[in-house]
Amino acid sequence: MGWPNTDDFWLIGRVGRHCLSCLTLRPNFRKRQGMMPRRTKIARLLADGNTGFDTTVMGWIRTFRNNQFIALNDGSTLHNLQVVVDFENADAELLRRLTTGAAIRATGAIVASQGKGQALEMKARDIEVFGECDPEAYPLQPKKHSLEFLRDIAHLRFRTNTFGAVFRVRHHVAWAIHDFFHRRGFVYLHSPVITGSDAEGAGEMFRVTTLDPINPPLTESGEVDFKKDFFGKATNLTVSGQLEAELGALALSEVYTFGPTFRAENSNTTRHLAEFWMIEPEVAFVDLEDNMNLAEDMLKHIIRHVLENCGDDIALLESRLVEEEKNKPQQERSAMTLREKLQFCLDNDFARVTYTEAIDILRISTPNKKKKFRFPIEEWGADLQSEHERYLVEKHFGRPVILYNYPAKIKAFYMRLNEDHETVAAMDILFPGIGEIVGGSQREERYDVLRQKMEAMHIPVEEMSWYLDTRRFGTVPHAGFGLGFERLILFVTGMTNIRDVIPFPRFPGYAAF
RNA sequence: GCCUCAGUAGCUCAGCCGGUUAGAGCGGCGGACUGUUAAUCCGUAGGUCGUAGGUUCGAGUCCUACCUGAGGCGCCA
Repeated sequence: MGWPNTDDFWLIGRVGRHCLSCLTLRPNFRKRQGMMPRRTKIARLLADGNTGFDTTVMGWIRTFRNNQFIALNDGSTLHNLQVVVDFENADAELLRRLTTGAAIRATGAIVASQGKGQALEMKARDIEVFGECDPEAYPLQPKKHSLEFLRDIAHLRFRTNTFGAVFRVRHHVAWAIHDFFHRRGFVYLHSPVITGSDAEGAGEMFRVTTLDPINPPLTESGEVDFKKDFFGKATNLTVSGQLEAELGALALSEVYTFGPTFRAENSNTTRHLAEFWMIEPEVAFVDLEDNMNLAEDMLKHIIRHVLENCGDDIALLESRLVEEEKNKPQQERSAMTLREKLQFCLDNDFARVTYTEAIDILRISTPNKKKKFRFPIEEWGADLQSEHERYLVEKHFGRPVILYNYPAKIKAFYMRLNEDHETVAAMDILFPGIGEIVGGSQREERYDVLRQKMEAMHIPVEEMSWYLDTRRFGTVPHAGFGLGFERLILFVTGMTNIRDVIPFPRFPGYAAF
């Protein structure tokens, strides 16, 4: 029966002396036993490039050309395997069932391709249709669809080249993040998704309750009695794991969280979601500069990992952008391709400027003088609008920018007050096209200063006693930041709408699937 | 939440200053061809022009409201 398939080699490598039993687990044997035949992933077949052996592949038909050529995709790679059907001897009924979208198993010999466009192909000897796909009802065609249309069929969009690439890259980014922190000895901390604290200070929250919405139990004064609720108090979905991460860092030294985050803001933009994923490292015994270094190193590590491991997918996403930009006027096209942009980020230090320096740059900038800004920069202390951030990143510096030492008045209570008593040790990292991708700070570790700020900003001190305890018992300088995972995916993939880089987006008025 | 733009066949789109029977490509269906690369060729079906009003002799086209989508702004990651 010839050579064992490549998956059998893999199993030999994995299980050592069990290789003999593995060799018997070949397609025909397994089939006779009523077992699912073992398959080889298309990514491995194409990567190995070997020919002259039999194997089995499984996947979904992308196109069936000329009654003869199946382009088969199993999601392991962007590329399809060409499966050649001997149509002259094939059952007509089988050929009828080989339609775009159908799921099949194909068994046959891997040979060098006669045609151009692919090195390998499979001469199919046996084809089994797992699931037919009615071509009239199936919404995906072998053609370009709009991203908006695909968003409406998010359950099927994984089967397109673009979304296959996006979600493979998304996986690699997640992996690279864990890899980065693990190598540096960080502890992955799971902060709670349900929180009883309403002082996380990051916007509107989603309530979590099991109370009857029509007839909730009431207190004597007629308000909803949350003491009768599941947790005995009002609870919400988390808007940040930072406060809990700080507790972990003040014992484990270096921790990070990576989990879903929920914000009930009525945000309708290409860079906001109601449910998104956030990475929040928190580090003891460091200051703001260490924090900036950590963030920059992490972003570069991720970008390098993606360039090294997702070449095909990034190349596809890049050519997508090139096609898209052909419809734009010359001046709106990007100066760099996707890969050039990512490489540029690796090769150059991020610009680091204080808020005060940024205000000076903006004040004397051409758009400010010509009154092109909707919100002109007049004096120190104003919050920067996205038009200002875009000017700094895209026009003035032309690379990622870290802004730091913001006015205390426009930042959160937990950020450390600087010596000038006017600014806090906060930092935001701004990326071209996306804006704020990281927001962080050195934390206020001095008990008296923190308590004073909480009272001034009307944070319930009693309820937050557990947070203040860390400053009472062995407090240390520490710092951390939050990284918006989907915003990072936007940057790395070159996609422009955040709803297209998360499998099933949630935003105001929409929670399908 | 505010502002701007859009909604025409299953998908992507054209439809001029309001004018007579609503157009293409892809996809579907029928056939031909058989080493194709979103195969090609021939034929064919498919539309209450987002919804409801209004203006007009006449509305896909103009006006109003609503619905849906996209982009920008705010909030932020």
